Amino acid sequence: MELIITEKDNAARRIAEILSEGSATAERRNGVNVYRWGDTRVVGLSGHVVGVDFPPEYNDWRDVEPAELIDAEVTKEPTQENIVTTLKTLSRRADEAVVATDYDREGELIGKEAYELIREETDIPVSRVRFSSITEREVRNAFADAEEIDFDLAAAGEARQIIDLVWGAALTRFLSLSARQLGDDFISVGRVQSPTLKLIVDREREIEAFDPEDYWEIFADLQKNGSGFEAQYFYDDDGSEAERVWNEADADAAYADLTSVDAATVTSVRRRTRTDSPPTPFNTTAFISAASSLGYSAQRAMSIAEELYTAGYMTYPRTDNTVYPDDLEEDVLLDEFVGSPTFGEDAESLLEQDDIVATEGDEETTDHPPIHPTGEIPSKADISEDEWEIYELVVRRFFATVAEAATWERLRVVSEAGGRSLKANGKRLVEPGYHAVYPYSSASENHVPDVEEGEELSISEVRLDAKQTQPPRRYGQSRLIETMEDLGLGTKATRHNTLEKLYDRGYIEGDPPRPTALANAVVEAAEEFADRVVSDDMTAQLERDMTRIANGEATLEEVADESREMLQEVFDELAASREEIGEHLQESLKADKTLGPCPECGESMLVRRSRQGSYFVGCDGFPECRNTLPLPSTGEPLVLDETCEEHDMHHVKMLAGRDTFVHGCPRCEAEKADESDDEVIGPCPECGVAPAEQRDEGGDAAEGGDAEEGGELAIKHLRSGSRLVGCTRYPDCDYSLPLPRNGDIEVTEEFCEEHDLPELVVDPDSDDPWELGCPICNFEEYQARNAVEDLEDLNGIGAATADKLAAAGIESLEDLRAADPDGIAAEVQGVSAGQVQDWQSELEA
DNA sequence: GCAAGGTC
Repeated sequence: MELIITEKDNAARRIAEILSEGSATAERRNGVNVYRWGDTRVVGLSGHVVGVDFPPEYNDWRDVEPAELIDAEVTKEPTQENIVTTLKTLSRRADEAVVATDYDREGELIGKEAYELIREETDIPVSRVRFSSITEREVRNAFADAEEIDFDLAAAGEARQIIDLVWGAALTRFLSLSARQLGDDFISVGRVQSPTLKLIVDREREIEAFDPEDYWEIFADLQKNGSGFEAQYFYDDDGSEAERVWNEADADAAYADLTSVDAATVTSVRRRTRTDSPPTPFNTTAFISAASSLGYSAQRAMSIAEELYTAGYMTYPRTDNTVYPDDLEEDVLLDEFVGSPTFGEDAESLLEQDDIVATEGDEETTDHPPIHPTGEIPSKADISEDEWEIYELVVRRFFATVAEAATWERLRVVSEAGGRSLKANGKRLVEPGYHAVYPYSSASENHVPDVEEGEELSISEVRLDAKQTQPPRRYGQSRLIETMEDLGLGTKATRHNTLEKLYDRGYIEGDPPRPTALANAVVEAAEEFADRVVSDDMTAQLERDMTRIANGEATLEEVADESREMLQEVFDELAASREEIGEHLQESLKADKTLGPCPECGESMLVRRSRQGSYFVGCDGFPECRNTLPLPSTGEPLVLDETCEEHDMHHVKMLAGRDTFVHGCPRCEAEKADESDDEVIGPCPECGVAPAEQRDEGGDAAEGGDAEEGGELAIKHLRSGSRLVGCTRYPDCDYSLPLPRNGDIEVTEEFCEEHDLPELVVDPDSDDPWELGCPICNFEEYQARNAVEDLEDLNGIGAATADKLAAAGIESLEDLRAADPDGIAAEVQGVSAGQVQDWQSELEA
């Protein structure tokens, strides 16, 4: 039997399809797909199925000096037991194995890991095939001419694994121990995350150190036959043109000269045409950047891309490649879009071009093509709105890369008025070219009319604008990812995750991200004692060392030992400053949690955590001062920069994924609750008396006075800031319904027939009032909606799949847990029994 | 429990 191993299931399926000419069938083993035909089996890994780690005796952070990790043994253990077992079982029956992982360094290492797992079972020959894209021709050629695993290249990848683990773990433990942060809130450091964090911290330092400078600019409105355009004053500054005037007296003088006349004379007119080349194919970074200008975070863009890839609508989203492979036939792919309601016309117009030549970027790699649509086109109804917007972006980017260049006409008009110079730059799109199919890049025009030299133009207005130089702008997420790529930090598959990690670790907040006090302290400590780990030099050096290993000029051991020596030197310096570093980190952690002064004792109020794990605001003077304030029960509190003027307290935001909200000032929220009265709206369905009964009983007061029942529902404000409809007999009756956190709530005269409750309207006087309706009906709808969203949180279920599942009666996690996998597979197209089993096991976990 | 890199 011949065993073929790929890097992922998707590649396994496609390779089996090609090599078997479509006759391969799939079977599940230990939850892993195995494709078979004749005497061949193909199995897909899931990237690395083994991972590096220290032996178990190093597990307890408190028992092991961090520096001991430097020379600790590094072992490899399976991390994906199911896949490892399946691979080993298959290899025992195989006569030969072929490694067909991705054609890049990490793919070589993943292949070598598979090789070693096979070697634990058998000594069958193991070969390696390499192909640049999974197409019939490439794959067949590769299998006809199998090669050997490149163990040097794999060793280069292993050096990276070891160095990253040793540096990351030793320094992370050192900082966490020194600041006594051993729980979920440990303090992490790493070769990629720390230089990335330093980028953000450095930029914030520049902003803080920035000293704005005053300057002035002067604009004049010129008129030609009733059509006006704007011109700007400029002067000669040592041979170059300058617009900014740096002192007020000069600006006033120029302004006075320009206002002393009422016409300007044209002194020069220059016309130029400029071609504007279409953009290059999408790699991951360019894709994230384009999606970001549509308002998607890096993480969200990648997660949608993943779903569209899995559904078969676009190619693999993690790629550095910006050159379409030779086997991509652009005209054939364009042809797929002819007839599409959204894309048909554009595709046809592109096909009418004399020849279709795609643009190329600078980077050409061998593992995956640039991101492009596959030609299988979803209908709008198949996928969510966000998915469609991203899909359209990918399609239109492909269109743009095969479209013609645009042509602009630039018109520059210089004129003189009162001895001063004015200039106006016009631009007009003459040939829209790729802009016709790609509306995402700016094509805005600036109209400047045709004028001739010597012509007189009347001046209708002159403006003197006082301005100030601005500090550099913060990096947005996509700009950060671009900068990481320029510096060689991280990879196409990890950069967006690194940013998420910085958010999760409490190092950055907001978008554009800003560093917390903790982040500043970590970067400062690293700069002083372990400069390498916050510098992109470490990655640059590692890349050079990896190249040497891959070329056989150095060994893994030499490179790793040299790195260990450097880390040892870092620790020699660190040891003496352990307490100092710890104190600084602890102060910063406290600063990130400080809200403002305690009104009772003047100490600071801090965000704290109770023994039960819930968050509250407590006084730093505890136990002498026991003043506290509640916080909402959902989410992780984040202290914002914004403060409440009345209480000098920072506002608090509660981070809870899609339910994230701003709580505001906890004192204001508590006071608001104290001041508001409960508003009764009807009988409690648990313990109340229905209106019908009340009517039957007439005015009989004796029955209605029973304390065991007769509860009523009221709109209540809690001190934690939340509102609810709850029973007046609370805590004897704890019936409650949620209400929105914000907005005025109006109780209307309309009643819900089913529940005997009035319908509610939120923000009745606003432009966009929300008819919430009966609170019980609203709660039931809310639960149903949440159940569907919970489903979408499972791996591989996007809006498209959730929609199909709902049609088959699977509308909640409970439904899915109880479902019969084979039944679902039979009923829902595109969902396999194996997938359902995966979701069910994910639920159990 | 630490990193960064695959993968979903």
